[in-house]
Amino acid sequence: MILQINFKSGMPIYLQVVDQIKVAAASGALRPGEVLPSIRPLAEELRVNRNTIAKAYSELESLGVIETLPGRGCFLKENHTALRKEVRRKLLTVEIDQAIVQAHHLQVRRDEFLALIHERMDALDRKRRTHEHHQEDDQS
Amino acid sequence: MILQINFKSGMPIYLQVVDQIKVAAASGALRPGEVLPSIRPLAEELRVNRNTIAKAYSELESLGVIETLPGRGCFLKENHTALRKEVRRKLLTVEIDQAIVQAHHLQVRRDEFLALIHERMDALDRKRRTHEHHQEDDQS
Amino acid sequence: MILQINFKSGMPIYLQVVDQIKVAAASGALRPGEVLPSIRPLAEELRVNRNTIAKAYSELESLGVIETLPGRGCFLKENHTALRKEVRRKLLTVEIDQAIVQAHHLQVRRDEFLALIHERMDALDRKRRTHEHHQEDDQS
Amino acid sequence: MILQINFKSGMPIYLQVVDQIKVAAASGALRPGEVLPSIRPLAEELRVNRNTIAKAYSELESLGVIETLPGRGCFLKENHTALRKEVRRKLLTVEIDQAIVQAHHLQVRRDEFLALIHERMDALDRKRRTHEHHQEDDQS
DNA sequence: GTGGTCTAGACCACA
DNA sequence: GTGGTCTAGACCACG
Repeated sequence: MILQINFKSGMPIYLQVVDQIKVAAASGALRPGEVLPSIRPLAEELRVNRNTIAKAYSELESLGVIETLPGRGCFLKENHTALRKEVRRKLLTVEIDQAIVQAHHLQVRRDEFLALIHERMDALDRKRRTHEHHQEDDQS
Repeated sequence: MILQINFKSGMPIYLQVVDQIKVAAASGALRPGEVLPSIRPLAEELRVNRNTIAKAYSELESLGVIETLPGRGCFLKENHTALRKEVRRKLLTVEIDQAIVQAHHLQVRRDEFLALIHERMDALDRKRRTHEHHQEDDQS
Repeated sequence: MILQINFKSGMPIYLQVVDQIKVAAASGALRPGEVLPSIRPLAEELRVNRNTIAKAYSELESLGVIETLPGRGCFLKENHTALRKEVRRKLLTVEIDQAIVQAHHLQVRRDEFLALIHERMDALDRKRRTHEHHQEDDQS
Repeated sequence: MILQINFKSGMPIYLQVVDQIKVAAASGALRPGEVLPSIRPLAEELRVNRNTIAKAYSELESLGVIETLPGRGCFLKENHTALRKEVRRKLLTVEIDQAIVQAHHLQVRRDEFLALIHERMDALDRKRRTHEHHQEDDQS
């Protein structure tokens, strides 16, 4: 589970968390029954107040996306149908368009833009691998 | 120029306006020097308070995208200043990271993601060329 | 008639005009039946839009302080009783206290503060004499 | 510290708060480092919206009079920076001119005006000495 | 509990 | 008609 918070977007942080978990759940990146990161470590990782994560999880629970078992953690509920491919492309297109517009706006040329994308994909891949590695450590 | 507000997204309305006007400027739908819709009529059209639009325009002005002449209206600037290169990369990185994380959550594979990016860049380019073509028509 | 507008006070300009004319009328500095400066020259002198002065005069008329005879000008109405001396001191004290507090805030010492007061009294005296002189010119 | 708002004066409420806190600071009623009343209780006491007080405090912070620590409160600064001498004279001149014009409108003669100024300065000095005395009592 | 932000309505200054 | 400001209510992030 990798979450990305944009502190300057003006969008409430707890909603950014909610949206990303909803998307991950709807597309199958998160599996039904899977456990979500617990509040305190997640808050620390994202450099955010614990209340904020708690609010996001509480929102997700009231939306029926997750289930909280007190003392055991939060788990993804079962009732999710994976989104169809076109829907997923549509959701992704929104984010891509924003990046392209921003690039044009900042007068970043096409080749430089694409290079930056590859650079970031590699960087985030490394981060994800480290992250999963730590999780394995925790489980062992 | 047509703006579309999503009242349920949780994203501040004024930021939705800012983003969409940036898109309009980047795509050529708005041309340098052109007058933007006046605050009051635009607010009515979008069913939003005047101040919300005023805040969006004020934000755009502080970003250097538009210029506002009190009593006359708001106008798209000719060429807003380029920031220092590192700052531009930093700002762009935020958007790119969001798109990559979204792709990961949607389980869109790397090659498909890159293909979608090229597709959207081409689409935006075509749109911009169309607008430039119209501009020539107007001048002739 | 000398009016003093503070553009940075945040107090509506038209209300500053109203208040000062009310005070001048109530204390007898303006005599019943006396003509007030007409809108256009006054607006020019104060570097203010004509609408703003018109609004002040209209407010004064609806308060019953002045009377507008279309085409002839605005005149002070008759029904004013001069304020008692203690009331006048009280009204003046408000302004004086503000100046003293500002002086303390700006760390201007007592002697310098008093010197500045004498300087400004002389300056405004000169201005008033010039002003009256012009009025005599106009009448002659 | 007791604040008094005049809702009918037309002067913005937040500026009335700003001025009165400046007075409290100048008169010693508020001491450097001391905490100001929190926004919400003060707003309730004055029967005013929270934002109005927040705006006053934000103005005071940008003037360098107070310091605000989010989540902790607002505090009177130790010694706010002195502006350049000409700027200070300019700011003070505005207040002095208002007092002089008011005196003129109220037909208060020059000698009486000056006497009133000395009277008010002495009054403020006495008040400040009283507060300093109380401060010593607190420390002892 | 603290301060900060977004949306909204009413009013102001100006062309 | 234009944009700008002040007040207010509801919500957010944080300690």
